Amino acid sequence: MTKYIQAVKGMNDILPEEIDYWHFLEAELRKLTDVYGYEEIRTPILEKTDLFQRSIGEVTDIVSKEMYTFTDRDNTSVTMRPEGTAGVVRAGIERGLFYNQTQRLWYLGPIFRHERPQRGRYRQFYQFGLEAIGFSSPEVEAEQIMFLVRLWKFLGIANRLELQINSLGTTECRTKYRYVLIEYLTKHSDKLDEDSRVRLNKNPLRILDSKNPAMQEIIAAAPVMSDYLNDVAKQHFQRLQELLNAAEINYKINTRLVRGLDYYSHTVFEWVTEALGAQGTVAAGGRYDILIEQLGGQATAAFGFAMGMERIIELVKEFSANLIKPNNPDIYFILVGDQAQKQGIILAEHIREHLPNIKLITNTQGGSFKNQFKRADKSAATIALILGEDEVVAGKVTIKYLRDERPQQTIFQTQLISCLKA
RNA sequence: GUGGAUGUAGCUCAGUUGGUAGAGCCCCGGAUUGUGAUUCCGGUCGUCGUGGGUUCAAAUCCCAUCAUUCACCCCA
Repeated sequence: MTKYIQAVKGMNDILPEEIDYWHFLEAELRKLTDVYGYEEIRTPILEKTDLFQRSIGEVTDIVSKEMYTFTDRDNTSVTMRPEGTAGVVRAGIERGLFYNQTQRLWYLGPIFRHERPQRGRYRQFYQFGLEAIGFSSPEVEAEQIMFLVRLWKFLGIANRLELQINSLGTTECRTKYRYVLIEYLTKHSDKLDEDSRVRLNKNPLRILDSKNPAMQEIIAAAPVMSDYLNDVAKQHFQRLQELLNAAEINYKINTRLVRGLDYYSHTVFEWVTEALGAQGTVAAGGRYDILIEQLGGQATAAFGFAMGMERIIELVKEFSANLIKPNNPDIYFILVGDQAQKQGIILAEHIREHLPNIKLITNTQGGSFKNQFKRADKSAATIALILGEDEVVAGKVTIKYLRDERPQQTIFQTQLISCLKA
């Protein structure tokens, strides 16, 4: 065997056996976005590196060590998108979509992060996301959460997921809280682990969701964000909770929920599951009112989330596989003999011409009757059409029903279309 | 990036204290000279992840490397 070339680490192939799950999920998403009045936007995978540095934040892990960044032939630094929002915002500003306008947008596509791969975590993975731009109210936040609740119900995985919400308040609240938190953590710096000490001055909020058991005590006793929210932030968060209550959506307030990206303020949320091991977060997002201005646009409120497609598909596979209808052919066309093969391929086109929705597979690789019947069975087709030497001579074709008890019949080829319609 | 586990046929795996590889599924042929999920018979398939070392002899022991996987980190 000659040496074959392996895939790049963390790059995953989606094979035909799996594709029905993707089609199923994508179809549901298209249906739902339509229902909610969100429109699709497709932006490039490659963007200037500056875009992500300015939006996601220089000190975040994503930017500092996980981006696929390289120098293009004209010496500009470019990066394969490590998340979806920055590109959408860039496009919106550049094309004037946000100028005194609101936009409800969705996107779906590959995202790249150079992490160590695990189940449900790849270096190229797919994210779906909603972005509501120009909307400042908690109502639009509730709307997107409701969108997801509806999706989970469609997918039959609602009972596997838990909604967690938190408020980071305004920039002003966060600055104040950050100061208090650093003060507290510095006082206990002897108890901090190595990671946390590094984060202390760069991104102290992230220390709060450390999983290190040794840290839990000090985290539990830490000051809480909610005590530092100003009235505006409190009211905003209160209103969201009222809406969720009215819609009878269960949620948990997780005061340690911060996000990995710098641009969030006010509401942040996450859907988590126990079913995927360490990759528990399945969809997450929040409000990013400062981002658009930060990227050179007019100050515009915005709220959005992203969802990991692979993780959702893992859940669907595990808990809702019965919802997936396999994409089986209707007819397998058995052709035995040289004349039959020649005639059959023309007859197949004739069928496709008159019955454009029928899924028909023609046997093009020869073989005995026995052999071809086996293939017909394996294809999961419901009908086998048979064209052998006898049929060719008589100008006929045989219809055999593979999945029910009807007897097979041999008819004239001219009757075939009307017979298949029935 | 850190730590653990695992790499044997297309797939799932077995391989005893080192003696140059096996099963099931799949695929192909036949029993049934034109009829498919059963049964029976036969057959194809491997540089045992890769490279090096120890040994008369390595799938088996040692080292390195690559890949997969689990956890940490991070995140969707």
